[in-house]
Amino acid sequence: MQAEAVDLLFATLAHAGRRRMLDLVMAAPGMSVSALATHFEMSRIAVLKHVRALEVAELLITRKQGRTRRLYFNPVPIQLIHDRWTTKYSAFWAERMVDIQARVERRASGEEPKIA
Amino acid sequence: MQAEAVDLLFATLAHAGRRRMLDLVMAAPGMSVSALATHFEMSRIAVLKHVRALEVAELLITRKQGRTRRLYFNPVPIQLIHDRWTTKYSAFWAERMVDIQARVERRASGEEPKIA
DNA sequence: ATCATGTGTAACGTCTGGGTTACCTATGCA
DNA sequence: TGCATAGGTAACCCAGACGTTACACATGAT
Repeated sequence: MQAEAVDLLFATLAHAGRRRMLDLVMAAPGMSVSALATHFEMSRIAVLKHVRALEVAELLITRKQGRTRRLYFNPVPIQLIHDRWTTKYSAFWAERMVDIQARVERRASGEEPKIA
Repeated sequence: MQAEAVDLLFATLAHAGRRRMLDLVMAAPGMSVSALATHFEMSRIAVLKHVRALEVAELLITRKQGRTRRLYFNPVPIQLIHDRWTTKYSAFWAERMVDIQARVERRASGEEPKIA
């Protein structure tokens, strides 16, 4: 997975409304854009734009049936990013949280970083 | 964890340069901003701004020693988001990828969504 | 045919992110 | 003292994200 794809995924998920859209579509596969829009304050057009964004990031798959566009959640990109990051940070996550501060301090030899 | 915090985390991570900064600081805890900036094309000021952003998102912890600001990676926010999302999508991830298309089709009863 | 509904396009306004250059401050060191 | 270096602030520019309204098109039902 290229850096740009990761950029796109994170940027697309960095919006509470879009994440909620994923939740709603996940709960009701095949939902239409208008039905989805009823759950939000913003205009239908704004929702449509978000759907487009989610589609570009491949987080949603859409299929038009008659005059309605049916929406489906696609878990693959999140799965990929999840696997990638789990591996990347496994060295850190392997140790318990309480151990991290001590380890960083050991590495930095003489420093006292505050772990929030 | 509030939605805004998640927004902030995703938005902050949605930048290849910032993710690379995390990697670099992870590899060399206590690194200074100037040392970090040597790895990038952009100006030192731009790097500093990214460091500030990472600090606000609590992905970096900084501590000033003398005239240098020392940087440390903080894995906690990523750990939190990881746990949250693993739980959220565990129902999907429990099944193998090859099974997903069939399942979505079953749910949609009659639909033929294309899983890219 | 007609009408309501679901979708799509276009043009626009505003705000923020990400970058720059110029300049100032603070500290370590000879 | 004086200079080199690490950091910080301010003002600015540009592109893109996010939202709007107005309008057009397509289709299902009566």
